Amino acid sequence: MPKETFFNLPEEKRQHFLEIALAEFASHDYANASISRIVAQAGIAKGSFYQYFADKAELYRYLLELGAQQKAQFLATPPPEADMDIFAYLAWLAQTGVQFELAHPQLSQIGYRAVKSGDVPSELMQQARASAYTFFAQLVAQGKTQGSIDAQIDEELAAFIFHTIITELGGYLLSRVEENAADRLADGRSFFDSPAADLFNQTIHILQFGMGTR
Amino acid sequence: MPKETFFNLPEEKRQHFLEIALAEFASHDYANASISRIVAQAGIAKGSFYQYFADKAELYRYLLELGAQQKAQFLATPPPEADMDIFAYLAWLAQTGVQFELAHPQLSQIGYRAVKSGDVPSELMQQARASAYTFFAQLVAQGKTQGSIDAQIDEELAAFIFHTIITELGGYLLSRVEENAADRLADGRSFFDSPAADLFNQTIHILQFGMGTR
DNA sequence: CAGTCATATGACCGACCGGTCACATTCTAC
DNA sequence: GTAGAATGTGACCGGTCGGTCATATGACTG
Repeated sequence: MPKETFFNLPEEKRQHFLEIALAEFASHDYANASISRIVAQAGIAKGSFYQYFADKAELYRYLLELGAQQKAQFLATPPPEADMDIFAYLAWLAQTGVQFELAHPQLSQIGYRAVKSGDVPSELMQQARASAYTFFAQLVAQGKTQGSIDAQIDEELAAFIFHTIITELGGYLLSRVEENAADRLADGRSFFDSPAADLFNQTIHILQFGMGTR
Repeated sequence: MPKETFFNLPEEKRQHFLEIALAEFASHDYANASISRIVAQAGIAKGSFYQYFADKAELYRYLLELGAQQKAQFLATPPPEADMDIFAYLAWLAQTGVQFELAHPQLSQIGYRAVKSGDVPSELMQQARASAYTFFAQLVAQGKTQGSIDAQIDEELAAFIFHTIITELGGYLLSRVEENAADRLADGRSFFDSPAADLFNQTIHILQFGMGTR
């Protein structure tokens, strides 16, 4: 947690600093993100930074936490229908996740990096990854009781597949559809009216029914 | 390519150096891998290193190239049956890939890091990634003509899914089965006599038939 | 032997890093 | 006003980095 001094800062200055710090950690991994660059760009003295944060790691943890909060909030706001089919829910989840990526590309970047690389093997990240797996495992268990997922499927394995595909799908789809970035940010929905929407549904369809001929 | 001086080195010394360099790049990402540490550990002077390689990037590229060669050779040696079913071939591919990971964990680590993180966005890596995608896309096309893959499936999307799952599956399975590392290295087959073998088949089965109830 | 050439060496360079600290400035309360 | 606390500042520290270079070593030539 940042020091009290940081929260005593004028809202505007604090936000400005956070934006710059976020950009730095989004465009460099932990080791290469530079406090010196951040303070230079934010127009504050290096000493001041250390009156806000104990060290580099604290700033990093704080940014991750902010990102997790924002994403959780994003995924919670329009709660999906209660007794949705599990694959429909999965589709909704993936779709909303991509919308979050579009709305907050930097937050997504830093989160992705944190989960992917063992750069910062803090207990925090292991915990985050584990909870993501648990979440998907519960989803699969629920799908089984619903009867929409084959009871013979290994739950953890299915959770791994869901997690992996959903995590990577957004980046892949974005790399495939060359839409104007400004357009995308202007309205998340436009992305799903594009050819990408079909690819989305196809991915879920594959997880549900496979690629094999039937 | 290393300088000629490097290849004039006694075989033993060159191998020793490569082992140490490999360990360094396997345990640190590109930015944090240290030439100073490598030369200290290898017992050579820093200046000597720069008589072998033009710079850090050249060593890195060389290690990647060596790794790619070894993996290609590994995957080529026991060529699978010619007219294998596409999913059977996929299973063989994933299995053999994991065996390679077990046999050369450091090479796998450095390759994985290179593909995953945008750390070194050299044209070399983009090319490697693209060719991997192309490979899987061709596999899917072949599966379609074979009749084992649904003709309506988007080929590139299927390639993405294959590539993603296969890339991540090894690490996941290894994290699930807590086998003695020495045992694993001693005999690659033992891994597939373990519970992991079932998870393997299940993964391929899911890609072929999906998780949904039928 | 001398001359030459490939190779080995490690002190050294400039750059950058995260983090500190003595001091300057500003704010608050009396 | 003025005392004192809170906050801001940037030169500075020790350390590490990738990379250089003058010099030493030793092997091969004639």
